[in-house]
Amino acid sequence: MQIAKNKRRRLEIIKEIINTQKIGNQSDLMRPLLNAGVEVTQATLSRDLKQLKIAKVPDNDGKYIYTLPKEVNMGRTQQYNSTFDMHPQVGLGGFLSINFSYNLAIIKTSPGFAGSIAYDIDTGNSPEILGTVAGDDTILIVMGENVSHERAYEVLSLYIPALRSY
Amino acid sequence: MQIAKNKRRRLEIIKEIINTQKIGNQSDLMRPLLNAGVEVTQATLSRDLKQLKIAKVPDNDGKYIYTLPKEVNMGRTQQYNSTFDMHPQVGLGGFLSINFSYNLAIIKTSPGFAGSIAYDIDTGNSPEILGTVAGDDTILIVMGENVSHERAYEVLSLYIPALRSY
DNA sequence: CGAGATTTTGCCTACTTTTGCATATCAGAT
DNA sequence: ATCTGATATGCAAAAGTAGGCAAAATCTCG
Repeated sequence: MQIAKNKRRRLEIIKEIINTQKIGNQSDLMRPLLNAGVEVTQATLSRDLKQLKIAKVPDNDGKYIYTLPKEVNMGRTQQYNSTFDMHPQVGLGGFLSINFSYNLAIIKTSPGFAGSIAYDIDTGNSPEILGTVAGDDTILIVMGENVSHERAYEVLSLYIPALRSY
Repeated sequence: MQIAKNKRRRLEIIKEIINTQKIGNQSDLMRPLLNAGVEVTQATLSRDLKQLKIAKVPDNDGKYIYTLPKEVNMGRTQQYNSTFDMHPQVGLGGFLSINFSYNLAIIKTSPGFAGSIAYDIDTGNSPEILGTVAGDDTILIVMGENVSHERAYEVLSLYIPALRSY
């Protein structure tokens, strides 16, 4: 794996610019970048914006502006298998295991813990998580259609400390 | 002020489509509209999307999809179109939001309302709805295999008045 | 109803964004 | 250092979107 540090830097600058100025098209993005000492073509910017999930949204004054998604780069994406288990451990806040199946995830907890964990997940209001249904020691989690298992894992780890140790 | 009722109707249908299907460009939006008996050109759609403030955002599988701004959104979960307004509101019968994921729907309600809404849905015996599981503030709805999100929305709106206003 | 004002729409075209392809660059292994 | 597989990038073409303009539809008010 190689990450061109130029690209990393460029992406950071792009986020900065998008955050602080009203940019309506990709050509207009080239100038601020030039001022920052970065020279790339519009085609590259198209790919950058796609990677950063920067959206073009209609503005209130009849124009368009690019805007950042709500949560960018909250964590590094890691490779996990579609399903995997963690072994029972103490001190994990009741969490026992998590498995994914398509747009569903099942979390197993120690008896009685499901509700509180589900509550934490629910109140987080992460858009990736449509909702949960909890029993006594099992939580069913329904995820959005475009949410990868990796992404779901990232989000869930916000609410389940035990997941962060992996 | 005059508003062509055709346009108003079209905008409603567009919101519905954007909410329930993955639309990646304006031409692809023309077909579902045709099915709904609405025939317009791409140029008009461009103007419609601008008016509705529908944004084109990069999605998780390397493509682009249009999504509604969060103020209006009630459907597919996406970065710019997370969940519908979560503030408790009067007159909505406890209903807060609805999201679809494949053959499932998750309805969020004010605490304590899930059961009664789920009861209404269950007793309706709509064939499109296989069944529901309700907690305190969340309802999981399992839909039949060939039921579109659009159709499910229609059916659910029979039991949830709040859905009719959209 | 009818004239004039306003809005909506299609057509056409310019503008913007995305993508295929070839090349260059990079990180790691030999 | 050199090779190798994996990014990253530019270029040019394709795909997609937006805006001017005029015609059609709709509305307002007498």
